[in-house]
Amino acid sequence: MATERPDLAAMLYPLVRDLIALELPVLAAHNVSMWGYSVLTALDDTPVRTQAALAEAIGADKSRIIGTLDELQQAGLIERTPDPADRRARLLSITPQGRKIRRTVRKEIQAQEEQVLTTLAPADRKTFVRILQELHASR
Amino acid sequence: MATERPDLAAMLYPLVRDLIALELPVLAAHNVSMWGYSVLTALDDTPVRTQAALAEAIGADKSRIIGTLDELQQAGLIERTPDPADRRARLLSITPQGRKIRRTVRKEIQAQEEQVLTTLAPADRKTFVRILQELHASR
DNA sequence: GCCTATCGTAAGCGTCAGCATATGATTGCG
DNA sequence: CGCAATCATATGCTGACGCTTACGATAGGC
Repeated sequence: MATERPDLAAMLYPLVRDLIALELPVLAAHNVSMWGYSVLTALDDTPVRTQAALAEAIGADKSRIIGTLDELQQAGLIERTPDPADRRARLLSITPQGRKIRRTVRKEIQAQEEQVLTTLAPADRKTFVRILQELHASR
Repeated sequence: MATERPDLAAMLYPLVRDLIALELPVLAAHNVSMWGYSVLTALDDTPVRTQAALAEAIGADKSRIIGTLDELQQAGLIERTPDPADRRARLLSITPQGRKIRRTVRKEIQAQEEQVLTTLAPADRKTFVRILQELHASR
């Protein structure tokens, strides 16, 4: 029973901090904000949805996400078409260009991430990512 | 080569979010702020130091940490004594009471944390914590 | 057909973080 | 001695976030 360890959050937070610091330059290079990237990711993984649902999915505020969507739309990375079935709602979808950018950015980000894991043994590195994926999938 | 996975940050961030949500009630129950707990932890692990160094150690702003120190001092959880060798500096130390609170809080927090990990197989749970500790130690 | 709920949008609120700057006490170098 | 550096502290700025309220358009139950 190893009670003598730092809290999970105390260990994870600096890690996330580092990761974000690595991500920012990549995002900036592609003119995408963190929220923007978050939106692209969500839309690429699970296409259509309503804005409120999208906001909740990425843990953002319904009203604060609008500016982000405006930018993305103006940049041609997403489309916002009125739902013919319910004209209150806007169907959100990622454009081919948006998909392309999202995947490029992801590739670059994941390359950066390796830096953070370099101190780990290769086996541990794989295990860590695997367990993390499980944790993430089970939310 | 499993390129098809979410970014580390995308998986870690919600996790940290959840963890913090679990921590807040515990901290509130003991009248300690997040920063305060962070300070107590740092001081308990590595006793004396100067305020600027402490601030940097916990990733806080040098000036924004002062209010936290004031509160902790007033609550009798830390001591701020002028360094006799350099009267500009204040030697920071945790009091027995502060140490007691810190350890109580940590115990309760770590109990909460288990909830987040319940979806993992027991073996994975241990492995995850172990790797995380390695990552944390190698910073 | 009405009333309530939902959706996107806009605006305002208080909070908090990071950043910069200023000041007063003190130190240490030259 | 005197000057630059260091430390704790105070303060103000800016930007982000979460939360709340309001509003117009629209749907859907009754």
